[in-house]
Amino acid sequence: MIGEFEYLLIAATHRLGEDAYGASIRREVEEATERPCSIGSLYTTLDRLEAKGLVRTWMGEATAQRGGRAKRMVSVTAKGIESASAFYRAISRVSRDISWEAQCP
Amino acid sequence: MIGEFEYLLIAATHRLGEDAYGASIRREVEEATERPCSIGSLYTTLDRLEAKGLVRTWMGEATAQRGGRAKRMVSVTAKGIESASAFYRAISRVSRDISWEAQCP
DNA sequence: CCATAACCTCTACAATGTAACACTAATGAT
DNA sequence: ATCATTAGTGTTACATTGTAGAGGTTATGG
Repeated sequence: MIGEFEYLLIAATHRLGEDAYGASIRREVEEATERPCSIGSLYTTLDRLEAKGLVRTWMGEATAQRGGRAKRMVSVTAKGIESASAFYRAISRVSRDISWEAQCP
Repeated sequence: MIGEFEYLLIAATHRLGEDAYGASIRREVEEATERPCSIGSLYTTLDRLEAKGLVRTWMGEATAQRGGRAKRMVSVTAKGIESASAFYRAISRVSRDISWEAQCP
């Protein structure tokens, strides 16, 4: 089973589509979690996901922006979709009928 | 941030309410994930959650069933609810607009 | 009084999560 | 030309979580 952070990366990549690369994924994750996501965490996890065949990465072209250097593009493989799907299903299932907010024990 | 398995335990406990104890939580998790959940994993994680103050556990009375020995009852603390809530929110947010099934790349 | 059922505990190891630090390449201003 | 700045990536080391396996304890029912 994939872990939480791995899921976050895969989902963010999937959402970003053509525009998924290291830095953009990072921004997406930070937005979703509302917490900083360190650079190191991101690339290490990306490497692991690639090693497991859940994502595919390749170096893109440099853009013509100030500092616009080559990006490491990412896309989710079919196997990655399957894993993410299983993760999400498990979370959803165990969370059915639960509303986390507004509990007063 | 709590991990995936930790979330599963907290959510299952919350769902089970008064009937949450080691073995019942285990069954709930297995149902949600459709995968076996080893006994060891469960109690180790329960211990860690308790150490972090996310759940509270105590030994209950033995029931009058064959082999019905004392159960380790569990309940989620306010802090646990908060953590689980944050986890769920992050997952939901990064998953918005994604439908994992039926992708044909 | 013993086999069996329903639980819990402990130990050890593998996999994930995370931070700190170092690095490369292009632009734009001086 | 050269140098600060911007946009990106990579590496190493360690902390935290995830997971299995084997072993214990207490009760019932025969």
